[in-house]
Amino acid sequence: MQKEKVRDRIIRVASDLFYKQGFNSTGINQIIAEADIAIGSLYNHFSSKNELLKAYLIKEELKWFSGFEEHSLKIVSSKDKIFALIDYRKKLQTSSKFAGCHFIKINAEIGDSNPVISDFVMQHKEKQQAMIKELVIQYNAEGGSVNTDEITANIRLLLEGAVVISTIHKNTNAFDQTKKIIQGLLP
Amino acid sequence: MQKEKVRDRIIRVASDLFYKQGFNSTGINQIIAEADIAIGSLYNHFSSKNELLKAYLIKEELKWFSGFEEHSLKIVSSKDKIFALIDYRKKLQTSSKFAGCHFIKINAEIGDSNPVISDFVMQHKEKQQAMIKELVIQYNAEGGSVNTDEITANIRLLLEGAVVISTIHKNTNAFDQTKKIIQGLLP
DNA sequence: GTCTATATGGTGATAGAC
DNA sequence: GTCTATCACCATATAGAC
Repeated sequence: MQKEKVRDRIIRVASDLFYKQGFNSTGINQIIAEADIAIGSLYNHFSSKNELLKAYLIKEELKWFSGFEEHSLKIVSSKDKIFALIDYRKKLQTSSKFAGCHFIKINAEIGDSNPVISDFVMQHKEKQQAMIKELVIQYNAEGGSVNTDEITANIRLLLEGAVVISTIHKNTNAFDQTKKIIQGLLP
Repeated sequence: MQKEKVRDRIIRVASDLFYKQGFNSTGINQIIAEADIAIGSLYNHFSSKNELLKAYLIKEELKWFSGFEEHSLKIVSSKDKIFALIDYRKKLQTSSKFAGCHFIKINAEIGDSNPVISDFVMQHKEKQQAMIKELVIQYNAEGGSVNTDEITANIRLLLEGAVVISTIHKNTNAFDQTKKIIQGLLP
């Protein structure tokens, strides 16, 4: 096994802290302590804490999409893939002890103080929407007959609602409920 | 007009900053500067920044419920009241320039570091749910025949999803979409 | 009750030796 | 590229005069 590079270790440690404690509550000192490096090394790899935040979000986005790809590898029908997406987000919630969506979290934390990051979050959610749209298009190609844009938007709406509610109540009821509703939307 | 009490001014200024900038990004110094008081006065009224946070959330909860009451005063039918609730949250979003839900925001910011606040948020959302349930019960009493708990949960799910999505994308599309779906749920 | 002054520790970031 | 030492600043909170 290859040794983990310093840069990767920094991102890994920082990501974990940003997600669990929040970005503003995580200090540079804590990151270098847990990554077991000197502060000079950190600033050699990242010019500011904000650059580290960007690296964190880029990595989480990659993880999100590759994670879903892996999760839905063996599934062929588009309808099953849509349900796999609900299961995927449910799994992300349980495995993180209901810590919530990385992107919604950072968006809530920065408010309107960091437009570059807000834009990144918006674009990330648009990528998710585009992915869902692909699935709905495939669903229609396989014999379904739903309004693509409308059903795409509805699935997104329900999914985001389920993630937020499950984060607050620390249970998965909202996902099961979402499945039921989407069952009704995809005849 | 009576003069605003110092305590009220502190809460008003802090609330605005907590909501717009985030709790962790708002310092005591900024609060006392904008409230135009000395730091000693602040700590005479609130023993810690966390007490100030509690006062903020309690005030926002009161405002939320009284705001909806006022918004839906003249409406009689339960179905119209449910749609008024969607409009109410849409209005809150537009008037705050899509700053999001106070309670989801603070929950995202504190993570699992402050269970008292997390609990408050959970209880607040349960109060909202109870209010929606009353409306659905009334809907059935007025001739509807829907599963009370299921429809209540669905309305909540859609509403929270709409708020989150509208916060990220800074538009109200998700609310109009939510209305359409709820139209279908309430025959 | 409100004020000023201060305590104590942490923040992000930089300089320069090795 | 990694290290130590240090910067200037800001955080929350307290003490005590008025």
